[in-house]
Amino acid sequence: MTHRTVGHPAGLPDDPHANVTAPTPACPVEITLAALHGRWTTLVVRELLRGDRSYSELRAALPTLSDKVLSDRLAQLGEAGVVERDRRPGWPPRVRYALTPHGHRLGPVLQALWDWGSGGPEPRGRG
Amino acid sequence: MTHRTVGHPAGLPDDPHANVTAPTPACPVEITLAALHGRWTTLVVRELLRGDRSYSELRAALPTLSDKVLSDRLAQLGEAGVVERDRRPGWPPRVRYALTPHGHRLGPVLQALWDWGSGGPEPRGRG
DNA sequence: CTGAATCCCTGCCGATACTG
DNA sequence: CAGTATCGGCAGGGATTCAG
Repeated sequence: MTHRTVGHPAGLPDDPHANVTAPTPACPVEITLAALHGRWTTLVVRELLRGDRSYSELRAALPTLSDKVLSDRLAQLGEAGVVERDRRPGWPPRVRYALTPHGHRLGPVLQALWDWGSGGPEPRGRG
Repeated sequence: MTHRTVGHPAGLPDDPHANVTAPTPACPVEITLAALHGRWTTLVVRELLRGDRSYSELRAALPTLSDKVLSDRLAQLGEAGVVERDRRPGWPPRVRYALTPHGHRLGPVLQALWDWGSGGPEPRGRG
C-alpha cells in the first residue's frame, strides 16, 4: 500500500513506497495483502499454522472449499513464499504442505488483523 | 478469517470463530480484511493517517483514483467505522474526512502488513 | 466543491468433469 | 491421493455523465 506515516519505531523513514500515489505491487503492504488475497486464503494459512497438512487433510478441514480454489490458493501461497510443497515418493502419492519460515511470520500479521477486527465498533449500520 | 492458533498471548482462547471451517463475515480477521478490501483502500487510509482531508485533497493526493471508487471507498470505510465524515455548513460545500479512534488503530495493522511485506523472500518466480 | 448513477469489461470463485 | 481443464455467474472497478 505504500505507506509510512504509520509511525514506525525508527526504520524505513524514506522508503519511496511510503509516498506512492497509486497502487503498486512493489509496495510492502500490497505484497502482504496479495499473499493473503482471495477467499479461503487466510483459512488455509490458519490450518497450516497448526501444522503441516496433506491435500486431503486440508479438504477435510475446509469441506466446502473446492479443488480448484484449494489448488489455486496453494499455488498462490507458494508463489508468495508462504507455503512449501513436499512431495514424497511411492504410491499412493503423498504430498505435504507446510509453511516456510517466512510463512510462519504471518502469525503476528493475522493476530494484528484479528485484534483490530475484534476490538471495536465494527460496523455502523446507520449511525 | 476465523483463526486462533496464531499464538495469542493469552486472550481469546475459545473464540468460536477461531475454528470456523468456511469464510464468514463475523470472523475478526474477515472484518479487518473487509475494511481494507479493494484497490486504493489502504492508500486512502494512509492519507487520512496523515491528517484529515477534504474530498478534493484526497483526489489531489491520489490523482488517478476515480470519483466512483473514491466515494465507494469512503462509504466502505464509513460503514466499517474507520472514517468519519464532517460536513460543514456554508457555500461552497466543505466536507472533511477524518479517521475515527478505531480507524487510527489501523496504524499498527498496516505496520504489520508493511513489515511482513518488506521482510522476506517475497516472491519465488520459479525456485 | 462534493458526490451519486450508469455502463461495460474483467477477473474471481464455485461446480463439474477429467487425468496421473 | 492429488490435482488440472473448462464453463458460467457475479461482483469489483474504471470512465463518463449528471446532480445538490
